Amino acid sequence: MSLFWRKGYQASSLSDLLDEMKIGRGSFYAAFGDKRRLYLECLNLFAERTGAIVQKIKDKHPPMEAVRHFLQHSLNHTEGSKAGYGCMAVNTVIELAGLDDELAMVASAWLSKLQALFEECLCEAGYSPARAAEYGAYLMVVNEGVRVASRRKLPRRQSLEAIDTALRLLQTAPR
Amino acid sequence: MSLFWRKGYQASSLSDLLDEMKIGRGSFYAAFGDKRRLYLECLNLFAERTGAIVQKIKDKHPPMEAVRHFLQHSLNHTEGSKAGYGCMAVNTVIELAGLDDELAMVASAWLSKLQALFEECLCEAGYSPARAAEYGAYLMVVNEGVRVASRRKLPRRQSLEAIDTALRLLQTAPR
DNA sequence: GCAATTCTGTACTGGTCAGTCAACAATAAC
DNA sequence: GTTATTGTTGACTGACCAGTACAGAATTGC
Repeated sequence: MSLFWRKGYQASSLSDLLDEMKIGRGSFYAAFGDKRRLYLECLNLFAERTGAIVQKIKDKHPPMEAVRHFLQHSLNHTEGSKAGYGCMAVNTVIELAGLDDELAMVASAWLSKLQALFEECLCEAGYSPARAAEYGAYLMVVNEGVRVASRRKLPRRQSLEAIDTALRLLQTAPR
Repeated sequence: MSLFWRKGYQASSLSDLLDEMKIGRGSFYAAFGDKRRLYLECLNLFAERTGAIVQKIKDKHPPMEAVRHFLQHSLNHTEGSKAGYGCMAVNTVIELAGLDDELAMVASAWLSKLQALFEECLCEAGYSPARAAEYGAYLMVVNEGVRVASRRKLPRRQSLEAIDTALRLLQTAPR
């Protein structure tokens, strides 16, 4: 999953995957079917794990602080972590839309689910359902933008500030 | 450029390019060097043309309306146009960061230039230089997000609404 | 109108790709 | 301890890739 996340689908050759996993070719095909099926599995694993992270954050913070923490998530550590990989779903949509629409749709569907989680946070923070829907879409665009920004080699300060701005502007809006 | 924009760098094979251009292999290499150099040229062409579009919009509209029109740009037409291709610079950053950092940097540099244009609009709209810088970064994140969203097969109404929301929130902010 | 040059198409190259297969090793069953 | 099952490996396949070489066509210069 790390390799696919970092290099994308096409650039991750089977040899790369085998090296990373330290298994032989036959084992790979016996265990995972083929490259595409493994990618699909990784995409679902990514969604599952990210969903778990969201839940964990929601349990520890009030709803709007949870949104902030999630947007900042994986921007904090500079070395060793997944920082700079962006979001695997965003990466998939960009790389594969028009090439493999099924995979792109799976990724897009997860983003929609994440948007619903944003909406949930907004509702819990006292926004009306209509407003929560509107601002949920807004937060999804911000999220997508932040994940793109995190693949550029910019000082992460800039992304953090943009998140601050986006949330500060939202705070002033009617609920 | 269209092909690269739509399918990305890796998925655009030389045969695809030759078919699109209706030239032979020899002519291609004589005229463009190689695939990578052509991509670089297309990236610069994209930046140049997009810059021209921004200028044209700025000449016709007051600064903040210009920003809105640019963000909506290429979301309007459903068929035949570049709608659904997203932004070639964003696509390049996502696809090639970590694989071809030079190309990714060129794309990222253009996004920074575009951010400066946003900043310019904000200054002209009466925002202080500090505020213009902050909101310029904000608008860039929104822009990146919108371009990602436009590669998903969502009703474009949703993207338009998110743009409206982002700009409405900005309007309430102190200048 | 002829010669030099530039342009164009295509057969070819070495390399890499995803995926298959059969021989072999490890484990499980009894 | 022997057999049956499962797991693993690495050589092999055909397809496609980007890039080259060269021959022939078109154009240019005079």
